[in-house]
Amino acid sequence: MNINIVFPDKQQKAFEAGVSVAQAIAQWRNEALSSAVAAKVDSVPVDLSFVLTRDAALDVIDVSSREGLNVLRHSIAHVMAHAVQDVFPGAKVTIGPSIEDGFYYDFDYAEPFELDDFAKIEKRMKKIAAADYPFIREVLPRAAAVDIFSARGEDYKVELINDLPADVTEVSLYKDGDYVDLCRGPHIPSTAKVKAFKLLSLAGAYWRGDERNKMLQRIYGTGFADEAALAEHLALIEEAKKRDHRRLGRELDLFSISDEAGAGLVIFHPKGMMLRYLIEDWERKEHLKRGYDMVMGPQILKVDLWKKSGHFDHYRENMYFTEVDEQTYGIKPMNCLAHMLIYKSKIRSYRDLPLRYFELGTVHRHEKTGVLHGLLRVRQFTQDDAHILCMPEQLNAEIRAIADFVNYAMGVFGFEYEVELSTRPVHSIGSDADWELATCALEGALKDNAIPYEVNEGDGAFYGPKIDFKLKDALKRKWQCATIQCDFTLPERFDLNYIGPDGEKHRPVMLHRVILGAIERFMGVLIEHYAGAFPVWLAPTQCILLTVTDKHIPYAETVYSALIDAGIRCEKFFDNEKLGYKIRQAQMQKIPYMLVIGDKEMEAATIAPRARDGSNLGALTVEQFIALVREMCEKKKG
RNA sequence: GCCGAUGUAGCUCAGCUGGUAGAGCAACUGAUUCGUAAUCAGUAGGUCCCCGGUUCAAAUCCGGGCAUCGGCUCCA
Repeated sequence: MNINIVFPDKQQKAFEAGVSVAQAIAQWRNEALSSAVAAKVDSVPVDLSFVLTRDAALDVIDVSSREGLNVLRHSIAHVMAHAVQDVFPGAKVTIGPSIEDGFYYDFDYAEPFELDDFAKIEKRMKKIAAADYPFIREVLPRAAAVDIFSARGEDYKVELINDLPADVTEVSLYKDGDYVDLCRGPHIPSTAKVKAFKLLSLAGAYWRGDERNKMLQRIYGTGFADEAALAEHLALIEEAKKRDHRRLGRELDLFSISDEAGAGLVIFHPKGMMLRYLIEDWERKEHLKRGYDMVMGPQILKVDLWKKSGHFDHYRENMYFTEVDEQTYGIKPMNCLAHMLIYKSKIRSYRDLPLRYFELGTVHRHEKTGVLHGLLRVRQFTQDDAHILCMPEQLNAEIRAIADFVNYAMGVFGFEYEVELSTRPVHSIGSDADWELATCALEGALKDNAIPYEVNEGDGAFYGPKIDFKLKDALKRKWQCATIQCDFTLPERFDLNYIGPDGEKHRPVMLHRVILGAIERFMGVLIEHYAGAFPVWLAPTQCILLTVTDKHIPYAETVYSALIDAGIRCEKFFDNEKLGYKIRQAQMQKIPYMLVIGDKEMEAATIAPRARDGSNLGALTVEQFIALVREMCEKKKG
């Protein structure tokens, strides 16, 4: 019997039923087979060994595609697990997927693995690759699969199979050599395609991601189609480390975190504080343009208020408390309470709404020691926080305005971001109806504005669902910055109301929102984003005066005064060193403009600016330079 | 909080199996007065994270803490 196969270029070919995908591809385009790792039959991913028995559309999954790379990495993860079991008999396998930059596999083994073991495992992996074991897929009834894994002592695989939904009657296994794994597939045709890989790090990870479960040992690795791509990736990791904000924070003297002061507490040095001031100053103005009122609440509030808000019941673990005159006060972990009190301080009319209270509010949260991370995860931080109190019918427009604000702000800094909608968590307050309303309001606004998003089930705040905006750091870790949270509960708990057009009391709705999120975190991501080379408007030092010799100092001093007078952030570097040395120092400090002053400049009453990118701007008068800097700041360029 | 690793001069790192510490850069001093990414010479700098233990003797071995790093869980 003949079957018709349609190839990606719409070409149709007839084959005898029973032909494998690999054979079909070979007859279509022989060269396509060498870089193919798997295929899709009528959009369903399959192995190259899959047998075609009826008419179908065939797609090739090439290793050069994202999908193909994932298949390869997943197969490398199998090879690694195979090698680990060879090197460490008795190690139990659990799960091992491909991830964005590679793969990992989690093992349960009595002894801790060490970094030194990587060489042994890699060596073994190379042997497995050289053996050219085909990946063989087998489909069996789940009971038979349970028997196989039980016999091999693979308790975790047995658990995985037993937890499958009842309607799943068969499962697929993949074998390479004497290694067997439970796996959906597809896989590369044989271990010979495993050519370029490297094991990278070791970590603990809870079984099924639940901290109540046993901690397993995770090995992270990465893999590519060839050595060149691997080397490129490893070089990229090195580059990313160079722009790590913790390293740049020290090198550029922006901030420090001191054991003596305490973990997770940031100490801003002059340059870091200047950067922070510039961001905050910009942000205040942007808020005033958008109808926000600046407010400020106290740092500590009586514990009864935290009980009223629900924080004491649901957030106590993260809060710090202190005693004042035998009364317990909670150090604020959020800024909303004072804002509620401001609202309540007088009778509100529907004509007053929406009210938008903005505060650069400093909060303290007790974060577990293991999570602290430079500026990105700290125990004291300042949020660019606002609470918007409005009528339910104003909700959509307000959410839309915030999303626009976020989009504008991210555009100013040149950030790409991802959006997530986080729904009701297990521990939460409020009625089902309110959660439903709030979630719909957020989702509706996202849909109305055609903002692409993913749903993050159960990840909302305890008082309401939220829209999260996530930025990536240099090492591609995602960090939540902006967030919009919809809250029907706190207005209820605080009995907030407004007088409607009908003369009756009504309940307002509250939006909690931040644009940059935590200033500290945002700065951390920002430092990495710019690799420390801040645009002129944000650069703590915008220019530095470099004298060629000592005799140019008096003239350079007059230039300095003129620049400082004009509000330009300028430094002097008049040391008795060669110009090349000073250029190098300024370059390493990533200062936007180096202003060279020698004989020529002194005579012509000019300066010779050299930009950070190495270009010379030619002789400029001080006035011309001031105008240039002002223009760059205005346009937020450079 | 959990798993693993690490903690030596301001920074980056040596210091083998126990015999009380070194390099480069930075800093400081002097000489040099120099034109677009490192001038030369000299000087100084350390409770070897902290506390306890073993030992004639601990940076080194053991125990406990703290902190950092990579993850997990959690989160702005």
